[in-house]
Amino acid sequence: MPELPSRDGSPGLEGAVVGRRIVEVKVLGRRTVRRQSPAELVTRLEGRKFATAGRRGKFLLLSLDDDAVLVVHLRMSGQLLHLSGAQRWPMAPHTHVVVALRGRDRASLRRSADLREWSSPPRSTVAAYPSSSRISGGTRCSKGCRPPTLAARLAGRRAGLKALLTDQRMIAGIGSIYADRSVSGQSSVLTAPEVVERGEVTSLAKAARAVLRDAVASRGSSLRDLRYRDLDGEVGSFQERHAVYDRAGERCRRCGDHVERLKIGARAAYLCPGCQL
DNA sequence: CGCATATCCTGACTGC
DNA sequence: TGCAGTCAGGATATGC
Repeated sequence: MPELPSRDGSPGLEGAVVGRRIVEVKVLGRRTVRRQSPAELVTRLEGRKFATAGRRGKFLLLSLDDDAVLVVHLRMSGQLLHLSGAQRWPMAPHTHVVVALRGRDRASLRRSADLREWSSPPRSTVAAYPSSSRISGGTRCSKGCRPPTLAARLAGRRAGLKALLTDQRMIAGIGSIYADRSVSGQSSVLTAPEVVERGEVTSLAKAARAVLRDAVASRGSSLRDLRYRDLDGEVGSFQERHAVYDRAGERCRRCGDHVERLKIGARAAYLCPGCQL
């Protein structure tokens, strides 16, 4: 299921929207636009061109050709759909925002189903914008993946590693699945940082970096649209390499012990008693 | 402040 | 087969 906007730098999204002009924006959902009124969003977007496509943590950032940036967060079930002008576009259920683009040759449409957050703050405020959402990371995992930074951020905290790692202030982009994947060795998702040894923080940071890199790389499929990857996703070798995640009762791929499932907050967590102590 | 819990929404899945 | 119920996923408001 979803965790990270697909493709670092979002070439799929980039190819679909960068350089294209927005001719019309319709807001259909009532709770989709945040931090501003739907009318303001529409006014900011219509007539503008998309200049760049990027990402910051789990936020998609589409800069416009003026001083604004379109910020999109898909939360858990959000999805972006792209349909070219040649395609018919039956309105999918729960379509919240529709953005019509002017194409090179003819009109094409970008449709968004089930978006959970759209806003368009001025570009000058973007660095500050994610702070309201408590994002500290950059494009991929930025400073949070540096062991000293991670160690500093974990210092003094008493909650378990999973609860902490999924806080975007630790390492932007880490979600439930990637948190589980990042933890191994002497620690588990339940371990409090105070008992985590220094060397383990280093491997934690390295693991998180690797998880994000692999996750982003392994979704390079033929999809033109932008969507979160599916945990049971068809192609990706990624989920096949989970050692413990979503493998309750099965054998850990690292040590062969039986994987246990537990709940941390409202989320499932998996741990292997053999190699995660 | 830190931590836990409830809540939002939808598609997938489970059980009757 | 259809329908109701449950759950996962990310962020955040609320309560302690």
